[in-house]
Amino acid sequence: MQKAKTYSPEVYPAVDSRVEALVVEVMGRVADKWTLIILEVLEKHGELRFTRLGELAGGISQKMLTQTVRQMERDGFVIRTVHPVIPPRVEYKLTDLGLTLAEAFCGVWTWAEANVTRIEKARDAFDRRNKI
Amino acid sequence: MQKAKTYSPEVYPAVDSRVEALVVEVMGRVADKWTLIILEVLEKHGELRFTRLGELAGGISQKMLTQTVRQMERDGFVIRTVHPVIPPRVEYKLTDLGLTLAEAFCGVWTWAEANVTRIEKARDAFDRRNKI
DNA sequence: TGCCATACTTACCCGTTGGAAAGTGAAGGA
DNA sequence: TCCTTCACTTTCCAACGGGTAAGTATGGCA
Repeated sequence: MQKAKTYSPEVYPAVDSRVEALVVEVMGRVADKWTLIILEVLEKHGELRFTRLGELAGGISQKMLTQTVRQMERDGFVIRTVHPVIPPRVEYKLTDLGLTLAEAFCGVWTWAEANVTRIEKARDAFDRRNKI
Repeated sequence: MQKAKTYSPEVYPAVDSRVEALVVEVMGRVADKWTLIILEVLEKHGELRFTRLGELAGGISQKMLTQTVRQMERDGFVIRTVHPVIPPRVEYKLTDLGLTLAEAFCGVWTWAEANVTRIEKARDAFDRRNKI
């Protein structure tokens, strides 16, 4: 048997742990598959309507699309413009904050593009080492 | 009623969709809470043993720690060194690939730190607008 | 003969995630 | 009168995530 199965966080005397926790929470929110993709799509295409945004995101359900986009609106990443017409017309675009976030993630996207093959190779090698 | 509830991906004639899908898959894998945190911890502290890594990650369970770290090893982000002694001694450190990934995410972390308060304000404003 | 440490693995279990599908509302067209 | 459009909302349900707890292996030490 064993005493601890989940490691409790260390206490750093010099670091504000409230800010730390918030940053981690924000990272958790922001580092979400659909949030990332929608960020990308809106950065590339500018203002988009709901359905078009869903098409460009690819494979997202209506439920997740509204949910993600609403969350991003709350966090201040997108502006949602409702045109009071029928049938409804709602448009989404990035705020300045959302744009800077997209830019911050840009490096990660390019990293991913540049290193996909290296990752694939690493996986193959690992599987060969451990499968047999 | 309605025909489509999940939007199918668009076909871009000029873009290799296989690479696209892979990149998205890699992003999904990499943009995981624990992966991100472990990347951070290993970048800051260098080589670490299992238990110490867990303590520094903060709040992670043994199961998730092994799982995450094994996945990162498979993807080629960390090197796992087993010292054949008893009790076991296993050390983890970033590979060059892992280090470049950590650097790529560095921008996002600093962005998060810099913008936590703006996000909080945006949330408050949103909630005030929509709660009442 | 136990007990300890370390790095796991396995089984169980519950809460969350997220897709499928159907419902809503309001106006204009057939 | 009913259908259509668009942007949702809601309900149902299956899959997954991830925590807790317990088990494993091995040699040294008391």
